[in-house]
Amino acid sequence: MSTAHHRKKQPLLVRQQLLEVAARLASEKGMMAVTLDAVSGASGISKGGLLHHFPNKNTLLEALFDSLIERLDRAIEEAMRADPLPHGRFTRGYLRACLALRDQPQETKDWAQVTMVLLSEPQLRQRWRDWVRERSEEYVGTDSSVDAAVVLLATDGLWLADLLGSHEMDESAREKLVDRLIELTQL
Amino acid sequence: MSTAHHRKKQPLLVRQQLLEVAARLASEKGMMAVTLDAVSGASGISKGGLLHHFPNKNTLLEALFDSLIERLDRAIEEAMRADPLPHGRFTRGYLRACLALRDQPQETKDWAQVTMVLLSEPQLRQRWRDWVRERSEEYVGTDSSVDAAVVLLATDGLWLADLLGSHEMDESAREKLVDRLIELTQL
DNA sequence: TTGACGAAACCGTCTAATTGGTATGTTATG
DNA sequence: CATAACATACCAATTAGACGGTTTCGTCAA
Repeated sequence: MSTAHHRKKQPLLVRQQLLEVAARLASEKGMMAVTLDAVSGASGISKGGLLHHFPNKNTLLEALFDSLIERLDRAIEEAMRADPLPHGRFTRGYLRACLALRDQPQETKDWAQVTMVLLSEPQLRQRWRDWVRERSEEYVGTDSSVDAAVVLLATDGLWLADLLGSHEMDESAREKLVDRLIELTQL
Repeated sequence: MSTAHHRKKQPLLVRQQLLEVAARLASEKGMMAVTLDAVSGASGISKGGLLHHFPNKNTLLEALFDSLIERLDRAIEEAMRADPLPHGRFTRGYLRACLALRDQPQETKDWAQVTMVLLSEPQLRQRWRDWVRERSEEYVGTDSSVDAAVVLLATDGLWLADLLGSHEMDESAREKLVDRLIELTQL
């Protein structure tokens, strides 16, 4: 009937699009606004199509979270490759990956916002716990000093502050802060 | 008809109870589970009664957030009163207030969880931004060093980690971490 | 090269339950 | 008795998701 049916089939693209729309919704309007109807409507994909890719809402949210963690992993890996010093490398990678967010296009920022939104759903927290534990075990040799822990936590705080728009500070203050954090990873 | 009607009228108590139930729901099941029906059902107060105290859902959420900030303020104030050193006093108060959460009864932890859940709702973020700005202006004289900023951010990170149950560490590691954070506020 | 065919990708509709909210009570309290 | 503090009964809208249909795609035989 409609032309929608005749659209070329591109499962991966559609899936990706659905996740992005869900991310934007969560980011802009909060968790309560992420409904199947809203995602379907805003993406132009029918509800049936949406439920074909994600058999239920929970699966959609989990996929969203996984996709998010993938992005984070890639960003960290990239930052770590450019870092010659082994000691504290992961901590700096984590810090720089989070810092880089500020200069990213809105679309990427949406994904960051989503982290926080998703963490507020108890069912998704375990995934985050797992991720943290895996990393902390992997980099126990290079990133387990007290100061590294301080920096990791401060990075989370900074990430939170960026997302919420709290802790406004001018560029020079921010630079000083970041320099200090980097310095702490090298002690 | 039912005895509920004959219950003694205690507006303040009922209001408090409604907020607590909402907090527990948000904490345990996430934002999406906080519905008027759920709050009403779990509290034993009718929906009409609930909507008498909070004319709409948004008002309920805002009241929840405000109540939360009050608690935080009181905890910080208390910690600050026990701190003789002016320099970095607010930062330490903030840190200690957040640390104290771990040893609180579940009910209080629920309230902490709620912070995160509520922050994920865009409409409530402004309130948090205001709070942060007010504090940072109030304590600009004693708590604006770079290291204080690091500690404030790390405290947020630690708070987040406690809430999410990530970053598991043994007691000695935690002690070392806290000692280091306190030390940083004194530099 | 073709074409048949099963599976995957999507669409549109329907529904039972739940949602936030209103309207109208009833009871207690000052 | 006036008003605040509740309760009960509703309502329109939205919700998650089940279902059956239609179209495209990969593949493999001929």
